[in-house]
Amino acid sequence: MSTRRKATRNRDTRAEIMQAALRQVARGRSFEAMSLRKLTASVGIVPTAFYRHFESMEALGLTLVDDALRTLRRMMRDARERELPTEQMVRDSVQTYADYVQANRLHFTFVLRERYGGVAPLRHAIRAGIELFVSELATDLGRFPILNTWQAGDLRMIAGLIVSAVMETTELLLDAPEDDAERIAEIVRTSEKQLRLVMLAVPQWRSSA
Amino acid sequence: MSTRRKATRNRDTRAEIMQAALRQVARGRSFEAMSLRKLTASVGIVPTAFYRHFESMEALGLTLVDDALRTLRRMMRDARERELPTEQMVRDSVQTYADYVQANRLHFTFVLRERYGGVAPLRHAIRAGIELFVSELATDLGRFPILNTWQAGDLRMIAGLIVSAVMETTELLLDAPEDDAERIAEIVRTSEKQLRLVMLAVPQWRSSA
DNA sequence: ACGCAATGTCAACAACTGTTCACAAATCAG
DNA sequence: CTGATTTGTGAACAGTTGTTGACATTGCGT
Repeated sequence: MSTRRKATRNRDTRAEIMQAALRQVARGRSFEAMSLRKLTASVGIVPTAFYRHFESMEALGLTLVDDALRTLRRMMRDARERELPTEQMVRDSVQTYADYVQANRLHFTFVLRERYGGVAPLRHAIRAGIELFVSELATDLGRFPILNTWQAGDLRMIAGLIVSAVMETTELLLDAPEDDAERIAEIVRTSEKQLRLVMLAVPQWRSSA
Repeated sequence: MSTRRKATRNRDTRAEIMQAALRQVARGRSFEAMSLRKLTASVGIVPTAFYRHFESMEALGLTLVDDALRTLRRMMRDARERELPTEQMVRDSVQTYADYVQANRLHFTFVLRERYGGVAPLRHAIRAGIELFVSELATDLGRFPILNTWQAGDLRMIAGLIVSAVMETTELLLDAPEDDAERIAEIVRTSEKQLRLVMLAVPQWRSSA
């Protein structure tokens, strides 16, 4: 008979584990330093049950990377389907991006945290994902009238600059209290300025490579 | 006579512990996930001896942050004492910076790794250090003829953009094999271009804040 | 309604963790 | 030299770690 607790756990235990892991990372613990036992405890299952869903801790990590990068790709795809360059484009893009970050805090936090510190396989997977990201942005930029005569190397250069700035902005957004609207607006404004500044330089550029 | 404080003579072991910790971080292990026992083992002392030099693991971490930030500050001070803006300034600065990074790999790696992932106190200490860094750069930029009419906020904005780009460059430099001169030169060239691009935008800028 | 696969539980394990204490060796002051 | 301070050692502690194997429960397909 069952002195045992009811265990009508459905299939979303796997999702709960992933969610719990993301939350722990968002709280400051690096994935590498995360304990399987504490993780399962925070989900409300026994340590051994973890292995019913993931082969190992590293497998969990790679799944999380996959998931988070998928989120980023979805965002980029959505952005690409939006309108062509206008006066307002920078403003719109930054605001949309900021909203997206807020709506996917855990994924963005995970990517930013594990991008540097952390286990090598995760780091490299994330690095590769962002690298792809930069390439796609470079391609997209090349479609702009003002930029379509640029060399591939220069497009990558400017894409890298933009991504750096955006990642820094992301970090600031994630660091700010979620409800401090004024602070968030300030961060968005600064990001807009940075991108506008970069755009101002474009017509002046002449490559020397 | 004790006019002087009790100056511990043999600081060798203490320095060796710090060096070993930096090396472990550079190898990929995050500071948070570092084991006191393995650390002391790699130095060749018994675990308990650690406490003769540091009160706790966190104290070690804060000391390392301090040390690394001091390295950064020294670099900035040196840079400030160099020449005034010339045509060649960007080129010189980037090359000097790249050399500095190579000469202080462990410190730069530590700062970049622990900036995001890692224990909160370390993260905040590093964050504050870089924040100060940005402020000083903004002040320095304000001394340039072209920039001395800019508002403080805009100076910070552009300083932030530059620091983002430089940090990304730093990451690339640390990631590249130390002896791959061609790859390193390529990274330096791209960084130069990014900064030159930003500088090109400056005369075009008109604030709208 | 039955059986089987999926999911979860429990007990136990060896290994490793940080930290304490009392003690030995080295180093330095006077 | 003597005596005190610094530095390092070894044994031992109470917890925690990841992982195993055998067993219990659930729920789905038939």
